[in-house]
Amino acid sequence: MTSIRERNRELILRAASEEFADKGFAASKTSDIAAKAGVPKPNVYYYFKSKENLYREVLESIIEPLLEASSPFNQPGKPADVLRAYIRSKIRISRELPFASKVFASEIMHGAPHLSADQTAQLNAQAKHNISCIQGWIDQDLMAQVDPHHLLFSIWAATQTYADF
Amino acid sequence: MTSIRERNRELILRAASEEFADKGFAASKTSDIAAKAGVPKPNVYYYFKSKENLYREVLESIIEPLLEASSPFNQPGKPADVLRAYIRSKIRISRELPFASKVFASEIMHGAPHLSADQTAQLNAQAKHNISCIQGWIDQDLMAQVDPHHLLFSIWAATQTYADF
DNA sequence: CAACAACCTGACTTGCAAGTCAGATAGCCC
DNA sequence: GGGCTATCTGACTTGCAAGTCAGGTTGTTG
Repeated sequence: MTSIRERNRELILRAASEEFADKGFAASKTSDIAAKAGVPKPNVYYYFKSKENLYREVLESIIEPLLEASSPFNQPGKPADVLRAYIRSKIRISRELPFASKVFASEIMHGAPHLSADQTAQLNAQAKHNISCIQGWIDQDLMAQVDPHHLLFSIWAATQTYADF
Repeated sequence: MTSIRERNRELILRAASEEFADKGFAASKTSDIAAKAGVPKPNVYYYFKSKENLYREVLESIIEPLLEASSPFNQPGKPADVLRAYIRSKIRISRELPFASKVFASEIMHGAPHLSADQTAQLNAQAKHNISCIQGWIDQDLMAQVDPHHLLFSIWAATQTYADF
């Protein structure tokens, strides 16, 4: 079975998430990641081509769940219900993937230098959609008049900070 | 006049704030900081003994204002007034020292590995005091029953995220 | 203006972490 | 069990960024 591969990739990814979350990309050493994963350093390079690649894979692991969390906005529903579902998802992600979550926050905070243009675009598009959705509710008098940017911003800040500390 | 000293230290500190805010401690290069400040690299080492020292000075520049921002809690006053003053201060700091502010947030987020025990203690003590202050108001029925930790936490998240993005 | 200190700087040295490689070992299929 | 591939690994090489230094220049003070 080639699940040796999967098992080891998994081990390394998990160790890398923790290390990157803890110290950030630049301050993390591949040798430490290898040690934490319980494999020799060249194995890290065997399964992932480079430190940067490894980092990108950690990032990727969190992007899909994050986009998923916005799905309530893609279906019709009352504002309160949609927002509740959205916040619940965000918090769940923070709980279930605390390390990747933190890595993602750091990445965004530093201008997303490692995200592909495609991923950036996808995340931006979703954010834009969420905002216009909220604006629609406000225009229809379905919810209080708040700046949608500020609302999403506050939710993001709270759930994210919740994950970080 | 030895204000050559002050002027250059100032230049370097400003450049360092931006660089550290942008890339984080580990990913920042002293040569880049020097270039951004418009001085040769050894000058950075002439005025600040090491990269770490320079980083610490950037951190220190934000700690005093932050402690200052909590001063409303140290005087008697109505909850709404105290909190308003507090939030105002936090936002002002984010505006006036955006780079140092961001550096500080990153530092905290990664477990404050560069802060002295003394500074950590000071910040913790102030936080504890603010929390017990809020708890006092709640006990006297002067404000709604919310978890003081969560309240301060939300304020922190919002003002901080506000600075970061 | 002399002498002393503060400041500046190009050209080094050094150490450390990323990344490589040659060869060993283990799993798998016939 | 023989041959093939996947996996593993200790011991390297390499590059880059931190930090140094010797000797210059500029300011300052009597």
